[in-house]
Amino acid sequence: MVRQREFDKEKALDDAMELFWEKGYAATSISDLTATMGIQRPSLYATFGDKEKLFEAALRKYTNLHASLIRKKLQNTTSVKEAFRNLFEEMIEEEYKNKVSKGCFCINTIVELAPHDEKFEILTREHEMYLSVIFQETLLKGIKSGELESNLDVKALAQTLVVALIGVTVLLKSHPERSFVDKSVTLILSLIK
Amino acid sequence: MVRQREFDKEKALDDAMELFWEKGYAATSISDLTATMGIQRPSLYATFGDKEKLFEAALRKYTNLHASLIRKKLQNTTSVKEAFRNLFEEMIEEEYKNKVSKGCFCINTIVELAPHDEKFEILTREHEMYLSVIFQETLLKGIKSGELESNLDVKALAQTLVVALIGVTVLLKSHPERSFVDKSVTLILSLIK
DNA sequence: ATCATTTAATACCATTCGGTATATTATACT
DNA sequence: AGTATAATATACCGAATGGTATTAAATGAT
Repeated sequence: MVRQREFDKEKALDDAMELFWEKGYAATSISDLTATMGIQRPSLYATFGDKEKLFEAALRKYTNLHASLIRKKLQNTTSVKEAFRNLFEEMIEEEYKNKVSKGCFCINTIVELAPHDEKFEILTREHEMYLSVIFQETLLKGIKSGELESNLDVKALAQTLVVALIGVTVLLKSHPERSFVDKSVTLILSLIK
Repeated sequence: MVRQREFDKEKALDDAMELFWEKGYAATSISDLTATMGIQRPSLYATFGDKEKLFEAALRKYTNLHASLIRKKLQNTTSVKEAFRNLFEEMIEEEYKNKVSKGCFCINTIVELAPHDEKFEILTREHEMYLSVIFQETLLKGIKSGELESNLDVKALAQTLVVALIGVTVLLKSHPERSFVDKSVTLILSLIK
């Protein structure tokens, strides 16, 4: 090996992630990518393969970051109910703050690519399943601590929270009245007893 | 007027709707459209304007059909609870039946276009709001008939059902285990008391 | 200092993109 | 029957697409 790479591979991948996240797969061109990543076109192909490979790498990076972020937010407090409430509220707050709402990269990919590419169907499904496992663990902790009722159907509730999270994330992209989503989140969270 | 159009405009629009619904806006090319619609390229532009206009017309047609379909399904029974259960279950059944799951054209558009085009943000938002109104009316009927508790927060519940419908529709595109979505739908529907 | 090697940069490739100009064909009205 | 009109069909447009071949530049090892 002789000449060393001038750009930071992880930083470039981060930039690609942000762009795919915002614009989706089809609407993002290689020129868009190289401009955002600050690298030359042949460097992109040499480093990441092709457009689809780069997208997959970006999505994998996202799901890892996203899962650990969710996990962290759910650990960060003593009350499980409050933890879930904070999780939803922070997401809502975040989405109303930014001018263009990117939503969730994984959800965007479910909608755009999962039905047409089994690779992404599997990748995105496994992420959602993983989220429901994190939710289950959190709920179990709440039962053990005595905060939640012991006869709670933890699995069903965790899966419902995933469905609700997806629903809210998508709906937020159409910028509904704040009260709309607030009310439904409150009602959903009332299932955590 | 002299020579008459050889193709059926509504039929062509239907075909365009199906294609945009399945593939999204960016991934659908004019050539795809003319092939599916069975018309020539200049006929498409003469009749529908351009790609975006055609997409908008297709989406408007979809939202109208979708709203009346939902309305019809919710009217079709005596029990409101059962009506909602049927609504969700039929959608799930439908999605597992087809090889490629198209989901909901409106939801697909929220994810792909709403954040980047205010026209579609408004159009899709209004459709979701309209669905929640249909849900509200249905719930109110249930209260009047004595089936549902009179102290039910109809608005919040209707909005929650919209969120859940969106969540389930999106999640189905990743083909999760059937029990996953069944369980969460059951739990969501338990909110209708 | 030279040389092999890997990077970066420019330029280019065929193909496809959305959108039209042009020419041809078919019909309702005079 | 002839003509005006509008729909068809073919061919084409410049621009942008994803992807590379080629050249120039930079660095570690000898």
